[in-house]
Amino acid sequence: MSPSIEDVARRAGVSIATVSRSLRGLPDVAESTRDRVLTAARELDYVASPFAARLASGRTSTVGVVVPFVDRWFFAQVLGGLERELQAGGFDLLLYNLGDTPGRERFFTVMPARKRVDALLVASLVLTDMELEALKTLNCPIAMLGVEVEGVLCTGIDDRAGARVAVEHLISLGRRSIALIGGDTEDPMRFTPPLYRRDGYLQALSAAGIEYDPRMDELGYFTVAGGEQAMSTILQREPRPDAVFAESDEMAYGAMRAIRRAGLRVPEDIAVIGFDDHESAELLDLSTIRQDVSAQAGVLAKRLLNVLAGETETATAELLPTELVVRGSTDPSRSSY
Amino acid sequence: MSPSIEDVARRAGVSIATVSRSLRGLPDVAESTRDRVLTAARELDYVASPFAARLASGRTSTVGVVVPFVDRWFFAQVLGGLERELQAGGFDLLLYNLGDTPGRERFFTVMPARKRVDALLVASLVLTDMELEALKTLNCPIAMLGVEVEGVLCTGIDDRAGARVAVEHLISLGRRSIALIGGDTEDPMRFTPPLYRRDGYLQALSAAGIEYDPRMDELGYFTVAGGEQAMSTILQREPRPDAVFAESDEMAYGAMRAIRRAGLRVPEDIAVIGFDDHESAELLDLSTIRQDVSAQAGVLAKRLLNVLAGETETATAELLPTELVVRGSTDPSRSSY
DNA sequence: GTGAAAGCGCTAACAT
DNA sequence: ATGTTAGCGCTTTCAC
Repeated sequence: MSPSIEDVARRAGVSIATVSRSLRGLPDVAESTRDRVLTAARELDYVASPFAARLASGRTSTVGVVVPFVDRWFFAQVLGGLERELQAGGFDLLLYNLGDTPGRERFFTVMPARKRVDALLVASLVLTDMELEALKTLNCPIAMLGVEVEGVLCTGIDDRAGARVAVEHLISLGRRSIALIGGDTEDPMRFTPPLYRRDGYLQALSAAGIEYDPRMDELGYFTVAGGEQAMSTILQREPRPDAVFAESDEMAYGAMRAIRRAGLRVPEDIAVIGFDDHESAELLDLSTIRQDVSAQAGVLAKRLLNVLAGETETATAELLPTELVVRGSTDPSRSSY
Repeated sequence: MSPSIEDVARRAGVSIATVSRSLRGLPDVAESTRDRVLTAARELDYVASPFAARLASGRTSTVGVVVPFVDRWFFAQVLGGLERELQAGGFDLLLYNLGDTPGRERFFTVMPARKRVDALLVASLVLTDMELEALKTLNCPIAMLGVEVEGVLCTGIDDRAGARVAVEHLISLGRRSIALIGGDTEDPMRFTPPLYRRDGYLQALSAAGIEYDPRMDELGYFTVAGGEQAMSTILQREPRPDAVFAESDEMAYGAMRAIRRAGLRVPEDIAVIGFDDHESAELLDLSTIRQDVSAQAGVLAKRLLNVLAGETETATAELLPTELVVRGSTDPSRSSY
């Protein structure tokens, strides 16, 4: 067996309480005593049993992280940012990947995180009232990435402003006939980006005195294939747009493909801009709105740890900046080919 | 406070030992007794405290997962596959993301997984002897994805065979002058794919009676930029290849870019094939060797759980199949444009 | 088939 | 500043 706190106590010639205090850096321990304990612990290669500590203290030093899909770019970024902060704060990261709708239901009914976490971090999931209720029974702080909910810690970006900047960029290039490829605003999942990004698009148009044209507005469902489909549909109609704002890079990829298949050129005939600055955006020479997902996750984790440390948070939502990245899909002089 | 095992025992009119046995599905409990206990537990909405159970039993029901970078496609896939199996097996997944070299060192010296996991799963990391030694002090089963080590569970693919198939495909198209863009076989990290994939390339050439030409062989460092650089270098030399095998899709993207920038056409002038079937490979119309990373991870997790369940594994390494995916970068008739 | 009781290895309240 | 002690909520051995 590995050494227990008693072994350390014996070796250091103190009680187990003193060992506990010394090792956890609590006050009211004489410097010399602490040194003796630390030395003894090192010599024995002692590590406290986290489970015994958790049982005794009631704290788990663990944060549960809930993501809809780990294997998507966005959520992988999230996980990276979270892991860094949590590790640094001495917290374990327990991963819950919902995967699909049955998986999602299972999570919210079985509640596998019960009695295992000090806090829960939910990434970009818009929860139903029932789901939110379920989480609240965990009786622990909840933080959400990118989704504002009353009484819940939130970090994200200003999707509306980002979309506005994207469309303003197109307008500044002299484009006036700007299509929109977006997500379903009526989707029962109620992802927020489609709502806000569309809003920014409309704001930018109206600020430039351009009238919104429903013939230029198609659903791309946040996938490459959807974006391609949407663009094809738009291209079959009159008038032809001279630019497209896609609410995600994936949809923008699809749109570019549809445009080229139609024998048109990007950006000469139609300029394309996306949103996210996905890894492959540079590769495909796509102009876009960059957001630092990992940073958002990091900030959120840090705030959550502060709350766990007892600090009272004032703000509930914190927004990080986005940045326009101009590439060849809107500006031919920047083209990498 | 949430109900404890005593509350359940009281309500069911049995002892806590019986509650424990009933809830865990152990034998030697009368059917009627078990029913009473299950009912009581349900009525109280009881869930056992995992930490108390772990402290008492010494088992953690947790598997530690070590990845070099969560935010890369490959490892995100791995995580998805692992989470599914572990969750299904009732195990918690504790995530350790190394991130960089200091992070790696920290992990292997601090050993944050100590006393927290029943087993460790390491994804595609070739460990130094010291690192392996460190892991062994955890005294628990170890499984590695894609890396064969004596006495360690392993699942992966046959990189050599995959590479051979890729190059054979190029040869079957009538190409004879086939360049290689790969990883550094001398890299101190000693990733295995560069070694094996290069080997497969050489085997295929030699089987076809084609002589290896070092002027056609450049390092691409498994990045897009590296692939582009390597291809440019090769294109500056004589003779010009009529095909390229890149050891990863990313490097293939870079190669395609370099080829087009040089005013040449893919695949007419130079056919390009990659490896992995990265998400964006289809988008970029890249022929490649598909591997199902998530399945590899799933299989490995399952095998690990079997070992934890006491079954003795016979085989140490298990290889999953790869598949040639032909797209427009080698076959113009399949081009999506 | 069921129960009593001794831990598991810590933390925290209280005493000194 | 340090020690004593009573839990934390289970599992497991050993009786019965």
